[in-house]
Amino acid sequence: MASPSTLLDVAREAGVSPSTVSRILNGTAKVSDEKRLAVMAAIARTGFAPNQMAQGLKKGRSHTIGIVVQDIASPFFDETLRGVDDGLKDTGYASVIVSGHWDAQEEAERIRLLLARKVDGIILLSGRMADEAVLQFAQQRPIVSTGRALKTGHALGFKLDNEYGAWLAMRHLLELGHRRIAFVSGPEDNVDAAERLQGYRRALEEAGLKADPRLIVQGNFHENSGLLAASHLLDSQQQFTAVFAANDLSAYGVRLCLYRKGIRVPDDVSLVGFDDLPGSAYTTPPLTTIRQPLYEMGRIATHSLLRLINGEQVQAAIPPLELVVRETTRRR
Amino acid sequence: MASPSTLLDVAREAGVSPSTVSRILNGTAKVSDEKRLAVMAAIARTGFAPNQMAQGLKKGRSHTIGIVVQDIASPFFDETLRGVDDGLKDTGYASVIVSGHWDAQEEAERIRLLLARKVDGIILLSGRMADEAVLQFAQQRPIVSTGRALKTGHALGFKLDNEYGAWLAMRHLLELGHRRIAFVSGPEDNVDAAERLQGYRRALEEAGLKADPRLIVQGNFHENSGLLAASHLLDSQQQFTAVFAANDLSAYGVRLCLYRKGIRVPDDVSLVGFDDLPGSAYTTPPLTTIRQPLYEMGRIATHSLLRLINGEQVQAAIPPLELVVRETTRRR
DNA sequence: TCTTTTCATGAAAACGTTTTCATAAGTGCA
DNA sequence: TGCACTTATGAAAACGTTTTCATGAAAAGA
Repeated sequence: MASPSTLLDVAREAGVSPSTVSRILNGTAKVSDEKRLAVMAAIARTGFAPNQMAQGLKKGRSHTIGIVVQDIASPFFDETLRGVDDGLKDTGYASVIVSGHWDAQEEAERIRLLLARKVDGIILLSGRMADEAVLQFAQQRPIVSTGRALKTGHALGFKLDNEYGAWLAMRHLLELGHRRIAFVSGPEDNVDAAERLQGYRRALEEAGLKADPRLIVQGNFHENSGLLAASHLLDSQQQFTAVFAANDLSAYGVRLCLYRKGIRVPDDVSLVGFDDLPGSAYTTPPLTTIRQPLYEMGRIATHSLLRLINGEQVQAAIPPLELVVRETTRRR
Repeated sequence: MASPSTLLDVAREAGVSPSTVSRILNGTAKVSDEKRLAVMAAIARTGFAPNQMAQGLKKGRSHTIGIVVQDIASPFFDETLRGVDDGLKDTGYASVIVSGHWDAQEEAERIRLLLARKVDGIILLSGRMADEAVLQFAQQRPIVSTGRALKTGHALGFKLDNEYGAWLAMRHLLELGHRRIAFVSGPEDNVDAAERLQGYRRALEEAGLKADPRLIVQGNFHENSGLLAASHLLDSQQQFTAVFAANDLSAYGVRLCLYRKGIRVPDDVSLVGFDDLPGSAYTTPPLTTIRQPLYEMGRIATHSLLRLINGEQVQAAIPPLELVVRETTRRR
């Protein structure tokens, strides 16, 4: 494994001092054309590329940001990551991605690891960590987080209005004439999930209906829980003409259960999800859902973090949630 | 932003030399219990964590590996990344993930960037780069790649038998009595895609059938191309009782087109995909497909890379492709 | 008891950069 | 021609670790 050439090698090769090479590389001071040419040639000859560890050590900047997701392999985080990736493009920054696995403990642990790696900043996607803990970490490095309302000099949070989103979905269903609408919730300890349930309740209330607890069944945001929930609903003989799932993944599960029981969507039952994952445009039939601006959040979070890192002011707004009507809902 | 404490701070705080602190941290030499305790206490008090840039610079090890995917937000790469993540668990390694966006140029560029970052090794997932280029880079750092047959001291590749996988899928369809089987191919310049087409042809041949070029339509591995392909097939009045899509994503597209035209799956037409993405167990109906051991490849690639990095011998085998029969195929 | 060996520890050099500081050469002005 | 300034460049220190080397004290061998 041939050890790569160093700046010193280049300097020797070009017959100048290391300082000069550095100056040329960083454009930090004027240097004669003669030497510049010699150095350029030497760099080309040796294939030199600056050692980023040394650079980082000296400059106190790693040009790396840390990203904490909760699940590396989830379409939900994927879209946001794509936004982050695009946001980082041509900035000279790279990202190290770690997963908190939806566990506050592990989340904190990962952040500590990132900090030890001297990342210049952190993007935290969702998670279960308390806001205070986030602020604590933010004293070391700037942090921007999704799913929290935060705003200090070093920490910034973007929070979508889950309650409103759920309300949008419900209003759609109600306008189509549905009255008995089942709800497949998310994990109990998840705030997004709680807010969506809240929106479900409010919409019902506003329509002069009252929520039937037998129509609300606990899920966990995964496909399988949607399947189980629908199955439970059907087995317990509840009457309903629509189901609203707290996220797209569980809507997929509901859909499958319905299919298995020979219940047609949307003919017999309407279905709406939440998230608008890329796959939701290609389910059979395509899923009516609430679009979260996942990609945009990734981009915006990244831009904001970069500004924070450079000590600049940030003020960013994210697009609102919106209903996207596809083919799983129908007038009753 | 409070500057974090250094090893020197700890040493001063504990009244010992930096060397001693380092020795305790790394367990690299025996030190008296008295000093050990003092140092531990000082570490706890100061909240010291070693600066990984300094460590990396000194040790010549960044404890970071680079991962090159082609699409950050694809379920295909997701599963493999999950395997990598699990494989890295408790190894002290972190990974920086970059995307080549299916472009050989960009791929090489990303790898150069990773190398400048002094990653200890690279995992390359698919891609369009020539094998020679990979070997070239492998002279600087060990590389393990999926989708290539490679084996040198510093480079290792795992290749799945796409041709066999396609053959498996086709045999299944043929055994069910299907004779006119359409094929939605992948991108022309993708070797995996070419091999799958080859498997399609071979199976037909072995069954004494000859491939009808009108039943083979070009796709690009995305949902939309599946939709288009099926639409084209239908519009051109071809007779067929089954379609084999070169990957699950395009199978989803085919499925949607069929649904729109009122063609039932599997009653009217059978459908099989390739990949077994996580979502494929929850399509309506669940998709019969060829399972790629994506997760396992990630794990194995990671283990192998770590061994390569440590200068150890590697010999690893990956599980074979297998047919998973779900509910989109039926005897004709 | 005296020498030899082992052992714990500190001092200092090193990793590959950037940056401060010093300096010699070049410029302008009288 | 001499003086004060710029200006380009090199020497050396610094970033925060690890590791080699040296050293004094303790343990072992005689």
